[in-house]
Amino acid sequence: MRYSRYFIPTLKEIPAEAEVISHQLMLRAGMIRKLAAGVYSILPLGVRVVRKVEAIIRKEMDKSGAMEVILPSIQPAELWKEAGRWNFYGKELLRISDRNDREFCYAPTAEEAVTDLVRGEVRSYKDLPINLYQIQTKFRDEIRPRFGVMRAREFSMKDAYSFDTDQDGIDHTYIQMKQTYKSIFKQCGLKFKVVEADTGQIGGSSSHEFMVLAESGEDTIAYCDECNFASNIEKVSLDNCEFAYDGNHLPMQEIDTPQLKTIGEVSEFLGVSPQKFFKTLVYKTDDENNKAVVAVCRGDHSINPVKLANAIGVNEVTLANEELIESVTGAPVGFVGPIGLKKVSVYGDYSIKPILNGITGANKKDKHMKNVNSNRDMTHVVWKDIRNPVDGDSCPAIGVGKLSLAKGIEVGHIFKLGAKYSKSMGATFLDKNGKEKPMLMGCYGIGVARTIASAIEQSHDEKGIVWPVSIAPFKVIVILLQPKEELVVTTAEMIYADLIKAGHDPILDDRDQRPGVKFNEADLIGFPVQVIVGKKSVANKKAEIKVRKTGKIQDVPLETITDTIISTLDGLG
RNA sequence: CGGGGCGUAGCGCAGCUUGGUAGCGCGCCUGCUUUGGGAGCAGGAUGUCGGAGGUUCAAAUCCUCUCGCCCCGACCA
Repeated sequence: MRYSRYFIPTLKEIPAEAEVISHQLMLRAGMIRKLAAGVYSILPLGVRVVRKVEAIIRKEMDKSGAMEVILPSIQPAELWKEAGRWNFYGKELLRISDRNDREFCYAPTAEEAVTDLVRGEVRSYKDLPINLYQIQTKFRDEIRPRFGVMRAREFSMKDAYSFDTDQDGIDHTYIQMKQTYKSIFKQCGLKFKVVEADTGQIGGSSSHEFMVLAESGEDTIAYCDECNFASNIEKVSLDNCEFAYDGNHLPMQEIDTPQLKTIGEVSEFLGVSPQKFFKTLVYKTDDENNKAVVAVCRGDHSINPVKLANAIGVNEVTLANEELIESVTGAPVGFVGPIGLKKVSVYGDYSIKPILNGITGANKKDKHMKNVNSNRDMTHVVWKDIRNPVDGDSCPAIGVGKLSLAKGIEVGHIFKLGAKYSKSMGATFLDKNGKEKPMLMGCYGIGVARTIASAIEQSHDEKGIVWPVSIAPFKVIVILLQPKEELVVTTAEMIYADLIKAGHDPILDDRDQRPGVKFNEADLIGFPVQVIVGKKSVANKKAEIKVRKTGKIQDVPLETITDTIISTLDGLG
């Protein structure tokens, strides 16, 4: 490919809309452009990276025995109603109607479509197991798209759906997919962790997320420094604790805390550390009455809403507004405490049990309570594990290590669905004994663009992207420095042609541009290997090979240049 | 949806408070010079000032409505 005829609109300045580094660099390197909120065009350079990631995915999926299909991206409402998700999915599901006012949606995922396909064609255990995947555009009308392609509304996802006859079968498929995913992300050059995850809205019994570690990640994961335990924070079970029976339980006492609403303020005012506080929050649940609940954790901890929802047995909880807080506790925000709350259920995190003579809101304006003891004063509390883990919590796996927290980008997610969809949609088969059974399903997703963005998040420097070789748009750029010097031109053309002959796919920067422009753009786009052909080195029958990642440049005689380029590439993996 | 902010040339921004000629940098076009890390000089093109109403002799600027976008929260590949 000749740069002069390739479409790469680079930007020198950072577009104002881009917050995270991958978004900035993808815009600047001319890979993507925005069409609407969360909707992006992918330009030629971006497409090349997409194709490389897709090729890795296809190779590994095919190797696992999965088969590629293409399911419709526009799907009829009836199918979604049958599975019970038409109403459940809410506003995230983009609904459209055709000219006859028939309802359709732009599919955010394809469990319904694939289950419909399989139930129509598969009748016997002899036809199972089967694993079907596609790489298809999805649409989720996200509440807040952000971070460029990292959380777009329209996005390409590889989604796979497996159908097995029994538990052993699905367990096996699940493990195989986990291995396949590890292999895919490894080949994409990513540093990632496989973590246990909540099954959330999709449902099912078991679930793992593939998290690329990156500061800009929207998820927090906890991992152990001693064993290989790693988990989404909402899935980390934390130890129960003992009440503080020892020690002198002082009489509970109301104290004045005028205008002091936050734990920080009260803590400073009283000279007592936040660890001695009972932090009390009011949540609204999504059950039919929108019933309110109260959750209590330690002052220096935070409540995890997913854990809380699971503990209560509802789908989700949201923080209550001031009105609801006042109606439940009789006090304004900032003075809420668990003592004396009769009308609502109060859930207490285990970690507050040992607090001796602690402090909490008095449910009266400008008042707090001191000398509060959970075993004496909170007999109405239901004890649960509802807080977020913090650095240094003990690992729940074997119990020796300590947990650390890290930010991650979820690039893949696998679920054991079981019979959830096959039951509701009648995807059954006849087993060896002629008995009808629901197929056991699993589903497995990979965000393609998100994988690319996370590679950039993980691998860049102040000059630009540093592509992992496996997914670089071009592995090699031949930079022709003086397009008017004949010897330079013929040399660069020769290297370029030799690389093609050797089965490579280089790009030749033959533009009439100043060297600085070429160097800077090559670094911005991040070609792993740059071959610099300039008149100074050509005069000595040499050219330079620069490795983007290290910045190291070596002078190489022209007679061995192609071999050296290839071995340099091999050395980079 | 709640809270905050922004829409002025392709991109980044100034101008708006206090109404009166639409500006700067980058990019783009032409010419000359330059040519190993985003060149210099000279010349040039480009704007329904997001849109619609209103106030006014006069609106980018003031008022009302509206659309779009970004950031913070709940969701997810």
